[in-house]
Amino acid sequence: MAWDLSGRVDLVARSLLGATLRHGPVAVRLVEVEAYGGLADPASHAARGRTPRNLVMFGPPGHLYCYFSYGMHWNANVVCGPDGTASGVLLRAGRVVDGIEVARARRGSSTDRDLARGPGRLGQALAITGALKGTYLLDGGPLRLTPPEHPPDRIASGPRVGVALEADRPWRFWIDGDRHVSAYRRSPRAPALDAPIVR
DNA sequence: ACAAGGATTCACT
DNA sequence: GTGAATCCTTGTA
Repeated sequence: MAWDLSGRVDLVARSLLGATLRHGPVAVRLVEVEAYGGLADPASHAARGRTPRNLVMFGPPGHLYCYFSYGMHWNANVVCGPDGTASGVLLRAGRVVDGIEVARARRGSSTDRDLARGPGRLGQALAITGALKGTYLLDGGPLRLTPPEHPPDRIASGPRVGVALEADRPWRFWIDGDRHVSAYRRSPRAPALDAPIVR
C-alpha cells in the first residue's frame, strides 16, 4: 500500500522519523526533521505564493523539494499535505545506514557521526542537487523513501533552526537521545527568547 | 538590471 | 564562540 503523506504537516514530519531515504548506494535513516506549513507559515519558502523555485511544493505529496542554501548547500525536503497546500518537511539530519564508504568520499573530512548531521551535510552525503528537484520518492526510482520499520522510541520537539519568523513554532522533531541529531543553534535573526511578543 | 539575504558548514580560537 | 565562504532566488527599479 502507498505511503500517505497528505496529512497535517506536523504529523507527517513525526512519521518521517526513522524512515530511510536512499539515493543509489547511500541510505540515511532520518533522525531530525522540520515542518513548514506553506502559505500559512511565514517561515516557509512558499509563504508568498508560487514561484519557479517553490513550484513543486504546491504539487502532490511524496516529491522532493530541494534548494541551494547559503551559496553552498543543497537542502532536501519531502513535499507533503494535500495537493495545493505547499507544505513540506525539511530533512535535517540522519545516520548513514548503507553505502558509508561512498558517503565518506562525498563528504570529505568528517567523522561518521557527522556524515549526515545537519541539512547541508545530509544533502551532500546523499548527493542531492537541483537536478533531482521534483523527483517522486515513493516508487522504485533512484531516490527512494521508505517508512520506518520500527517507530522511534521517543520523539522530542522544539523550536525551528535558522529561521527569523515563527522560529518558536515547535515544529522541529527529532529522535530523543540520538547522537546523529544536529546541534541546536538559534538564528541570530530570530527575536531574543525574552523579547516581548509583539503583534 | 541590481542588490539583498539566506531551512548552513567549517576552520579557527 | 565567532566569522568567513559563497551563489541562487527573489523583490524592486
